[in-house]
Amino acid sequence: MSPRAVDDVLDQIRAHGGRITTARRLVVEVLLDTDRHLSAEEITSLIRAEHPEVHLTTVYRTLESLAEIGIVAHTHLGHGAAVYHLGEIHQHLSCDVCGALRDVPVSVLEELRVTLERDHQFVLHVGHFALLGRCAEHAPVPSPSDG
Amino acid sequence: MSPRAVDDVLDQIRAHGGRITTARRLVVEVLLDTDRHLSAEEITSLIRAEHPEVHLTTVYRTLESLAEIGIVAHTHLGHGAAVYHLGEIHQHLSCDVCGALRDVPVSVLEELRVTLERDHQFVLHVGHFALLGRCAEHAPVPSPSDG
DNA sequence: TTCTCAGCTGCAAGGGGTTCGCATCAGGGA
DNA sequence: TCCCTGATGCGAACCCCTTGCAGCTGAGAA
Repeated sequence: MSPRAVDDVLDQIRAHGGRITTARRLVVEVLLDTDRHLSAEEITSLIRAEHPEVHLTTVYRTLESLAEIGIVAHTHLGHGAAVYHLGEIHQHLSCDVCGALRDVPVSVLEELRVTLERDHQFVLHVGHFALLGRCAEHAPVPSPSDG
Repeated sequence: MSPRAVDDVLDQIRAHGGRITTARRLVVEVLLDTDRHLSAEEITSLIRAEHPEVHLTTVYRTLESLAEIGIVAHTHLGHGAAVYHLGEIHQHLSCDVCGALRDVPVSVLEELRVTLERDHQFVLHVGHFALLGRCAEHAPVPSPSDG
């Protein structure tokens, strides 16, 4: 990741009255350095390779702080640990066979969002949950009559 | 619930080679007797009021058996325990303020399902996850300019 | 009706994910 | 540099769920 991006995030923490600590810097660096979605445990493991003193609890608390100021978001898959990511909110597709996680733009939910709000007075939190199903590789084979 | 409905479910268990036990009958009765969605813990509590010998483990195993033969389904809310319910698959809306769970027909997801399958080769498992957001009571107040 | 045995149960323990309590440490403004 | 308060490390607890195992029991066979 670029040092610039790290500093941008750290500036935001500072602007919200938070302190810049080694652990926080490391969490931000790990999140900026990956294009995957990581669980708290994975983030901790990556940090511990170089800084074994950083504790899982601290990572959770850092992620919570970052979430409060809107820098990271987390997504609950159907099962197992939540995954955390930085940046643009997007929608997740989770395959319940292989566990693959795929991102799609939130625009795929736009019609649903409008429908739920109009017909059911329900304001959808786009991006906060995963859509469960089967990825292309593990999709049930469509019957020939499906055309 | 009607005794008839209970017997129908028990017949299905029997038809799949399962045995009818007190615990299983009780789980089915509780599920038929509520219009809510219950966690395994809640189901167990309700049963234990009359039958304190029934164990949470047994309820989990019974629910698993019922799920295998397609009689019950469970849904993962964003947080906390999964909830179980009988009957028609439907989609759940979960309010992350008050926790209220509301059912809507799966048809609300039809457009999304088609879009994901066509554009992203992803087969959505309708009804297996909750849509998270805010119910009418806890929705953010729309700005006056929204009309 | 009794026998038989596999399926089911109760109970205890374990495991993954997350939070809490608390003494200590350290960032950063005064 | 001092000091205060927020952040940390660590252990323990908590919640949700699963597993292992010995004993019980439903229900088909005899």
